[in-house]
Amino acid sequence: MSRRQYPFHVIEPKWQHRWESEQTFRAWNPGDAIPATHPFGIRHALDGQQATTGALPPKYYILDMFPYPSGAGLHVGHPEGYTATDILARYRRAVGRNVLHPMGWDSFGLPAEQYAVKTGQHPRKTTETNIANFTRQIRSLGFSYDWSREIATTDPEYFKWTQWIFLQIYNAWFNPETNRAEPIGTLIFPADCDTEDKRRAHRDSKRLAFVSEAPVNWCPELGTVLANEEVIDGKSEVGGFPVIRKPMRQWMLRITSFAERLLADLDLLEWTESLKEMQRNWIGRSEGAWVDFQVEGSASKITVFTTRPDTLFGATYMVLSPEHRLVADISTAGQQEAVRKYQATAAARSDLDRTELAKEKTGEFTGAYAINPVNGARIPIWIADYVLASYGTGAIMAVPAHDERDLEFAEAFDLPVLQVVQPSDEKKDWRGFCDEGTAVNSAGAEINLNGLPTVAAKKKITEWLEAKGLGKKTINYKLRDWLFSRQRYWGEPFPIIWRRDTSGNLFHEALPESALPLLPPTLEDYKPTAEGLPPLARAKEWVTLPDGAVRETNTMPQWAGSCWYYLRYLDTKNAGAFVARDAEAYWMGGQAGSTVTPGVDLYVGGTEHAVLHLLYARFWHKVLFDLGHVSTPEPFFKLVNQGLILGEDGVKMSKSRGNVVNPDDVLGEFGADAFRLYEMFMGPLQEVKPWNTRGVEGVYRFLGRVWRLFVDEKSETDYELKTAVNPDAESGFVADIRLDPRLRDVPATAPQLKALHACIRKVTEDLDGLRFNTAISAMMMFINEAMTWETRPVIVLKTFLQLLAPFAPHLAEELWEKVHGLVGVSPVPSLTYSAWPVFDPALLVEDTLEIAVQVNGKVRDVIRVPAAATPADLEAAALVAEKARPFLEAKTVRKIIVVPKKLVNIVVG
RNA sequence: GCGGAUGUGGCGAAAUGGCAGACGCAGGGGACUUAAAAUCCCCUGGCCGCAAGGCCGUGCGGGUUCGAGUCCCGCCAUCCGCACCA
Repeated sequence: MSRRQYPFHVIEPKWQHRWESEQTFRAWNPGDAIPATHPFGIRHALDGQQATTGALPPKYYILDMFPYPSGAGLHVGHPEGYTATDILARYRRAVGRNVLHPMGWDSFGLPAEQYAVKTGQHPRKTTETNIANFTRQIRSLGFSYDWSREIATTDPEYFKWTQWIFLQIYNAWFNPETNRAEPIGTLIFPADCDTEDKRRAHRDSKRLAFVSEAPVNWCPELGTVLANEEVIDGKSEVGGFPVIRKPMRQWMLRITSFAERLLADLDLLEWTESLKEMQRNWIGRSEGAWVDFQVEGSASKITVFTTRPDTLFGATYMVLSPEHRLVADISTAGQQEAVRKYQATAAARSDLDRTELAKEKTGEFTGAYAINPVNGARIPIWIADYVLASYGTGAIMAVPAHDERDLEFAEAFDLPVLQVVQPSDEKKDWRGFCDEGTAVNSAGAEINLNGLPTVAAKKKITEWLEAKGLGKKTINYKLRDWLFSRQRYWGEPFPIIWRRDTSGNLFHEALPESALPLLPPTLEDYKPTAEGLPPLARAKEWVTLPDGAVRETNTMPQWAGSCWYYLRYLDTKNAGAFVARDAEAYWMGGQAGSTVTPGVDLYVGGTEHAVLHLLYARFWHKVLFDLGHVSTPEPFFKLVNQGLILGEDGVKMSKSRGNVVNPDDVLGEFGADAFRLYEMFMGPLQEVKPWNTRGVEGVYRFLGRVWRLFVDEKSETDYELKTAVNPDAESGFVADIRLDPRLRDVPATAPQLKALHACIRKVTEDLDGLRFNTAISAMMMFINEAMTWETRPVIVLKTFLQLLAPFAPHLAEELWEKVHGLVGVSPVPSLTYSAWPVFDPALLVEDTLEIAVQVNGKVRDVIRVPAAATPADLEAAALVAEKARPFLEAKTVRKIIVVPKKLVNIVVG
């Protein structure tokens, strides 16, 4: 396709500059002085005034997941979500909302740091270069972001507040009584906390940010620990390097305390069911009981978690995870050696070995026995790595008859299998039956479950255990506390220092707010130290404070900055608070008694963040909510995941496959409007769909048709001749292109109005339902019809431009300007803030209708009837319908179904 | 294995239980042109038929209904999560 359909290369930069210089998309906060000339002010009668919360129109907060500015530049997947949100942002402005639509950069991250390790170039430099490139690319698409609110998580003025929020978390504890985070000052100390050191230790053990010595996922290649979520099949999510378990001192955030609320509050949200389900699975709630087993001949008790306390009589052995703290204590002298050996083997096995390859169960007998509390049975205690240290209590009671894994293990080591549940289906084998049934063989001296269905048996045994002090009903979660420290350079330093107490033990202390932002030191070398300390430890002068305290040298993970960026957008320039209260209340609050949505109205991004980012951000938000800093319990009210865009070959785009489409190339050839339109026309936003360059040409041709519907062919030919001679003055010549003489300021005919209003209706309804593809096809149909009109009334075409504007804003603006020039309206009213057209149902009413005539459900004819025809009229008309009649001959009419305005079905037999 | 989603022309797709395939791509034919590109017009699910028209057709098998792509039951396939979670 060689010839340009229309001069988008001149039009697009022109309007992008205009929007920028006029600050068209600036979103106004309560308290802002709105300039007299700003079209938002003019539309809402706020021009030249100071906006107040009450005077501003209802807010609409529409948010994109901000990108990590990688060196590779923008991918065609990025603009998919961005285009969708931009279209909706423009639509909502036209409808009359005060729209907040911001963009920023999730700019901390590993690639810039790895580049620094290799080249010595400061990550800030790399980051700035990449941001500049992303900015250029995103701006060239003509998105209506309020760029005055641009943020970068690497900006000290931003991460000052990331560190500040960390301190809020650090200075809070979770009160199980109130089920909320509370300031650490409300913590009540136990009586034995009689010294300052003891009180400090107690306090530090309760903080929402705490230090743990637990085994962590250490990735030697990356030189850092990773959160469980960042390890996939025993390899790092980033780079795919091996990960090993290693005990280290780490910062953790107590997200598990919020598990129940993170689960329950999903019900408040308009997210897709699949997304909610992913979060639910991740949180992994399961109801069950803790049961204590006494170790024979020892003071030790082993507590297990089970979801099937009703099978307690079937427990024929117990298993501890190899890392369980009691293993060494209870192992008998004869078994010590073997147990130690097994522990060493298990520790050396990666997570990958433990899961995928672990078809065969392994384990070792400790030599010890436990007493089953229900019947006093003596059962052996084993260790095995099929029991995970990190789930439940790290120990299980094994009921091989009714648990697949226990059965495998019992068969491998020849342990007894005892039936205690009878399947209701008699033919079913009870061995390995894990579903609900009826309790059997479950009677002891004090308790008898026999004959009870599983649910009742669970209830009875749990109550009995609780009464005897042997167990407790409980809820367990798969979710673990969040490992929050990384051994990296390019992240937020912790605002924490370490000192020694009177007995020489290290303890941590928060820096005062006045010390924020705490900047990372300048380094020559960004590698971890030879001893495996984080890179920050290299900066000796930075680490050691004059009074002898030392700084924390870990940094925060990349998730930290993205946990709250949507709040900073509300008030980016605020130097005194992370967000001002009135700004937060206006943009996030669901104002009482109104229909305004609480939180972000619509959040669009990829599924890759379905669990981690969204769970972490919800967690931070809840802490901030509990502490009174934000006004809603949830941050993102409605959330949509855009589907992946595949390469032309139908597989995921990747450099190695060579099927990556670069947005810059598409823009150069077809322009931003065509690119935007194509991304929306491909199919439903949420679906996975392949790229097709021919498809871009299709929507590009459509935009060409729109252009030719308006402009005079001859003046465009003149324009092309002039630019061929003098290309430097091209942009000036665009103004000389005249409109088609068929465009006239005359009243519209009825069919013209009907075409227009059908289009208004379809586009409006589809925008409300995020059905961009069908909205575009409605506009195509309108244009196809309008091309046939001898006279093109300005009023009709002008209204059409308003519908087109959210999708193809540059072209719409250019034609809007020309059309107003034609009818002599000056100054040209702002297209962005012109009121969205409203369709008139009266104009869509038909005089006659096409009615399908069915015989036995098959369409045999289509008849035209007056719209006012009654069901009886329809029936009569259908019975004489010419093409249907042969199918009625020699048959008895048994029944006639009339669907008004649609069809008549004659049932014969 | 568990959970979620999706299966419609050659392709991307569209259809409040009511004329399946709108719109676009690709393909075919025509107009314009010295010619090509661009543009404009027409055709285009499969099979049978000169035609009129008929039959079949929304992954597969059942069911509900006057009527099912759509609702119900049971399968199959693909994609995406999670996965020894007791």
